[in-house]
Order: sequence, then structure tokens, then C-alpha cells
Amino acid sequence: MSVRVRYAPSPTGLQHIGGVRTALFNYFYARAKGGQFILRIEDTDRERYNDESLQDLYDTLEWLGIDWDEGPGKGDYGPYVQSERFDLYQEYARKLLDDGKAYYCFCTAERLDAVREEQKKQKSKNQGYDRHCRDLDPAEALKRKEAGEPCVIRLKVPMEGKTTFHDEIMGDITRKNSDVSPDPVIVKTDGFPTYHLANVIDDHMMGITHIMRAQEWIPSGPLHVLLYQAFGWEAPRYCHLPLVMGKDGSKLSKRHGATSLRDFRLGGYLPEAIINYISLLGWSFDDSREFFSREDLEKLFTLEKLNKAPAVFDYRKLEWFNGHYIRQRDPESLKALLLPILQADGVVSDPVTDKEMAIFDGAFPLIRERLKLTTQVSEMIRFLFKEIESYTTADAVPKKMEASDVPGILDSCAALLDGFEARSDEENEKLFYDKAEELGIKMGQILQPLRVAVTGTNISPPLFESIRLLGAEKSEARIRALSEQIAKETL
RNA sequence: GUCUCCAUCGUCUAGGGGUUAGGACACCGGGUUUUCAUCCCGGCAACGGGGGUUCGAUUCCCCCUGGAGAUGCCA
Repeated sequence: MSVRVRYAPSPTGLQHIGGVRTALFNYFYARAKGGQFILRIEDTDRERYNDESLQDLYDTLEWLGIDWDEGPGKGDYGPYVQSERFDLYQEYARKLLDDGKAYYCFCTAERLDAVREEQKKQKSKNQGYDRHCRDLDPAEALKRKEAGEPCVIRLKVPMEGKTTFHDEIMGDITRKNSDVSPDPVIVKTDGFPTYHLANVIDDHMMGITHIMRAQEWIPSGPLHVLLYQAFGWEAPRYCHLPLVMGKDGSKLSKRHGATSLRDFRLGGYLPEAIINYISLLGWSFDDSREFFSREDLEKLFTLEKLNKAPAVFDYRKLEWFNGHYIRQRDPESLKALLLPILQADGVVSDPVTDKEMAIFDGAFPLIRERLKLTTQVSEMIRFLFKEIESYTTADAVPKKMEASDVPGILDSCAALLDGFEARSDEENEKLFYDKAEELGIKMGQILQPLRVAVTGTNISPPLFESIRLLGAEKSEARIRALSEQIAKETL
């Protein structure tokens, strides 16, 4: 039988690392096995649902290059949006009711709160619903419901015995039925199913063969198996993925830093870096390989190499991958990524002028090696397009020298700018080297103030190329300006 | 509290009854270099504890400890 897996997010927030990891693994597994990857929208929580989250889901999958074989608007098992399957859930809930495997519950939120409160106070071993309505006469309950009394439907979880399910990573997991959540709600007051019901019905109806989801779902595994049994269906295979944690060891969340894919996208990360890094969170290939393209993973992904232990998300390693993939990009595609950033930051105009484009083209090879995030481009080459707003003069003072030494160096260098562009880099280098010797200082000591003058900072792309791109005339003006400023300050 | 799961360098991980316990990030040195970065070389650094089983356990079993997750009319 062909593998059918799904990613079933609920559009109640932005797509985050954990969800995307689940999506990716399901997708890779489907591809590696020649099966189907299904996208299903679980929008049964009408209160938290919002359109932007749904749009964000589509944007994210598109950005990552993940397409689905079946999903909204595509495939034969639809609809793939749970809110459009409302009647189906009603039908199956009724079936459970008729079979005496579920019951109406009229308990109010207030009563439930009170029960919980009391259990907490008494440190009772039994937590959760007290099964108050479990033994209501079904005919009587139906009458109350039809009279309009608000109610939910709860599953009758067996009070004895135990339930086992097999997990591809963890092995068999067994739980006493008395430890399973006592009679969870399967249909809410508003008539919508809860996750448990909708999920089980859909996975069965859509012919899902493997459920790959995060380990936080392990506790509801037995519950779901009980539901399959109640319907007389065979449960799919389970595969619970290790959780993604933050630095402090708790489940990754906003307080650990960026977690939404939108943050990463806007923050200058490349999809190939994200995919590569995320795929190594709880999965490995062998003892040394670390670079994987999406295409590689579509071939190589296996359940066997999945890990059990949770993984801490390391922003620094992601950044390292990102730098690697920036350098890996072909020049034209990288430029196409960088230009809009420069425009958005007001470094170049929109549309870009020919002159700006020429400078950008010249600067490109210099910054390519230096970028870790695409968004760093503006800061890195702003000095080529905009005047320097202010100098931090201390940056211009080389080690073991005084600020008062600097204007002299700058002035004698300014003189060398004459004819700079006509000379080769080697010739210029020799010229500055000789000047340094003449002044009795090191090359570095001469170049540092110069660098600050021309680029505005002592960390910059290579100086001579920068001068060439900026133009010798402008460079000289900046050198003289800084010289004057320091001279004034050291008076 | 209860239930369940997990446990190799700081982090991601490989490995598995006998290994100098391997790789990567980070960090620290060194080289290339006009700064930074890239690149190259080198270094630091781990089997949580206690019992078994065994000729031999980091590896298998048990206990402890630690961590996490779940305990919702959220998924």
C-alpha cells in the first residue's frame, strides 16, 4: 500500500519551526516512499481561527518549495478543510452516540471549573472530568438536548483495561485506560468536533497510513486508538517526532527568539538553510554528512534515522548554514534577493539607477563572502551610496597611537588618492606601503584611519576596492573631512 | 500531584558489549589577509549516578536522579 501522510495545521497563528519541521518530515517521507503528501486545514477552533494564519501557511510552504499532492482545491478525498466537513463529523458522532460509546454532557463551564478546583485542592489522583453525565439516561439526555439545553458530546473511555499503540520511533506505548483522559469532549457546544474526533475521522477517511506528528501528542495516542476502535477502524501507524526546544530546555516558543518562519524569511534567512538545518533536528543521515538540499532529503529521508530525544534549536548553527547557502547561491539569484533589501532600506533608489547598479555589481563580490544574513547587505555597503552621517573618531585611532597622530596620517594619504583609479591595486599598495615606511609605522596603522574615513567603520569590505567603487575624489574628501574633525577634537 | 516519554562534548549528532568514543556549530589558538569575513590547519570538550548481566559495559536490564510533555468545549 502506498504511503499517505499529512500535515494538518490549524490556522491559529504563524507557521513556526516546530510545525514546519513536522510538515517537512511528512513531505520528505512521502517523496522518499513515492507516496502522497496531503495538506489538511484543521480549523475547528472557530474562536482562534484567523485568515492571516491561513495565508501565512500557504506563503510559508510556497517559500520553502513544498507542494502537496492533495489539499485544498486538489485531490479526491476532499474537502480538505475541516470546517467544510461539518456534517460528516455530526454523522459519526451520532453513530458513537447510538452505539452507546459516547454521551451527551450538560455540565456547565462553571461546574467543570469547580470540579477542577476541588481536585487541585485535594491533590486528588484523579484529574479531569468527573464523568458526571456518563450515566444519564440516553433518551432523557436526547430530550434535554432537543429542548435546546446546551451540551457537548463526550467519548465513553473504558474504565478498565489498557490501550497500546505502536510508535515507529518509540516502540509500543501502553497506557491504562483509567489513565486516559476521562471522557474527553469530542463535539463542542457549537457543534464543531474537537481535534480528537475530526482528526481520527479524517485520517481514516483520507486513507492516511502514517501519522507523523510531534511528541507532545503521545499522551493522546491511546485516546485516538480508542476512537478508532469505537468506530471499528484500523489505526494508522504512528511516528512521534522529538520536540524542538529552546535554549532553556522548554518547548521552543516566542520568548526564545524568532520562531515563526515569517520572522526568518524577513530576517534574511534562505529557505535552503532553514530546510537543511531543520532537517537535522531529530534526524541524521550518517556520521558526518551535514549538507542536504530539499531534493536530497526527498530521496534520503528515513524513519529509521529519527531520534528520540528532544533537540535544542541553535540559532548560531542556523546562521552558519545561512552564510554557507548565501555563498552557494548563484550570483544573479543572490543579487535578485539583495536588491529589494537595499531598496527597502533606502540605500538605493527604486527603481535602481544604472549608476547604483554599477556600484552594486562591483560591490557584490566583496560582500558575498561576508554576509550571514541577506539583510546585512544594507549596513555593509551603505557607505558606497550615502554620505557618512557621523564618525566615531576613536575607531580611527590605531593601537598604540594617539588621536593627535591621526590627522597627519590621513593628510599624507589623501595626497596619494590623486591618480588612484588609474593605478593598479599592486601599484597603490606599494605606494601606501612606502608611505607607511616613510612615516615609520605599519601598513595596518595607516590603513585603519583610512578605512574609517572612507567606509565610516573599521570593519568593512576591502579598502582599495571600496575606494575604487566610491571614487577617488569622494574618498579623498572623506579623508580630509575626518582629518579635520579629529584635528579639531584634539586641539 | 498523576500519567507518559527521554538521557553521548555547551549545542546538533554518529556509534555501539572490547573504539585513541567520530563529525558539525560555538569557543580558543595558528596560517592566508589592509580590517572584517571566507578558506586552510590545530586545540578544548561528552557516554548523569547506583546496582545488576558479562571475561568485559558508554552500549543490555532495573532503580534513582534530572529534563520534558500531557493532564482544556486549543490544536
